[in-house]
Amino acid sequence: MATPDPARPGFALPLLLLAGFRTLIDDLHAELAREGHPELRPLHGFVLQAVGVDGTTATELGQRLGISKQAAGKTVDRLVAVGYLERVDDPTDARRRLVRVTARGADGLRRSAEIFDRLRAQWVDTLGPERVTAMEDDLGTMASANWFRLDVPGWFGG
Amino acid sequence: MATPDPARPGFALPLLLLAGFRTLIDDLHAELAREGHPELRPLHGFVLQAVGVDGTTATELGQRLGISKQAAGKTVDRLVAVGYLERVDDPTDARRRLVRVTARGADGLRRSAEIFDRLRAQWVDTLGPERVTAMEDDLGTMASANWFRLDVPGWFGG
DNA sequence: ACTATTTCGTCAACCACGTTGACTATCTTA
DNA sequence: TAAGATAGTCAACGTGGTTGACGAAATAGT
Repeated sequence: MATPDPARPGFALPLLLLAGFRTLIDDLHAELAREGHPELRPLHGFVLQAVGVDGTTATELGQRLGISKQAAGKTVDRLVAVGYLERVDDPTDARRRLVRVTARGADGLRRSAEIFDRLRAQWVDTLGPERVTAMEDDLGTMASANWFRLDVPGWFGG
Repeated sequence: MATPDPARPGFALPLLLLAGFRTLIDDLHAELAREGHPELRPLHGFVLQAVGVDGTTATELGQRLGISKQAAGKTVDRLVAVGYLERVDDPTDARRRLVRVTARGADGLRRSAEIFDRLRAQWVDTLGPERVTAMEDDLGTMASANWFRLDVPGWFGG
C-alpha cells in the first residue's frame, strides 16, 4: 500500500483521494486553530454549512447530512456547547427548536472559506490552473451521485 | 455547499476529493458484499493491508496506522472476531502475539485489489487514461506528506 | 369539536473507533 | 542480578453513529 504495486494500479486511487482530502482538511484546521478556532473539528464545518444562514431543525439537518435526527441532535448539542450553534424556540410550532449559526459560528465558516480558497490557490501554484480545474471537473463527473451524502463517519464504522 | 459558490472555489475541492473517495469505497464494499465479504468495513481493508503477508504485532500495527497500540489491539479483536485475522504466540518472545491474515482475510484482500482495478478501469473508460493518470500524479504531488497517515477516524473526531 | 395520525425532539441502550493512564509479564541491558 | 524497556491488556472516557420508545404538539378527518 505504501508503495503501490504497479500491477495493481487501482489501489492507489482511493488512497490518493483520501490523502488529498486529508491534506486539505488538516491544513484547514491547523490554520483555523491559529486564527482562534481550535475547537472546530473537521465534521463541524460540514454541519455549520448544512445549517446555513436561515437555520434549520435537528430533523432537517439530519436529512441534509444523511444521518438520523438523533445523531444530528447530538452533534448540534456539541456545537452549541462550544458556541458555534444556538437553539431557539420556533414561535409558530412549539415542537420545533430552530438551530442557528451564532456569530462565532459564522466567523468560523467565513474563515474556513477563505482558508480553502488560499489552499486551492496553493494547488494552482504547484499544479497549474488547468490541472486543478481538470481534477475538479473529472471528480465532479465521477462523484456526482455522492454530492450530498455527508454522513462521513458513517462509511467508516457504525 | 451543495452548489458551490463560484466566488469561493476552494470549498469544492475537498468535497470533490471526499466524494471521489466515497464513491470508490462504497462501490468496493457493495461489490465485496456481493462476493461473500459483507462484514468487511472500509477500515478493515487498510488494516489487513497494514498487517501484510508477514504478519505483525498490535504495537507495530498501531505505528503503521498512526494510532495507539490499544486502538490497534481493539481493531485486531474485531477482525479476529469476523475471521479475517488470527493471533498466534511468538515462539521467540512470550510477550508478543503475532497478528496474521487468515485465508479468508487474504481472499478479501485479493478481491479488494481486483475490484479496485475494475473501478479504476471504469474511471479510465469515462475520463480517458491521461486524465486519470494526471489526477494520480497531481494528487501524489500534493499529498505525498500524508501518504502513510491512515488514522482515518482520527481526523474526524476523537 | 374531537379523535386519529403524523411529526419533532429527546432519552436510553448500544456499536465502532479513537484517546490516555495504569498495570503485568517478559525480554534486554548494565 | 537488578534495573529498565517493551508487549499486551484493562479501564475510563470522548466522539460520532444506530435503533427503539416515548411525550408533546401540530395536522387531518369525520
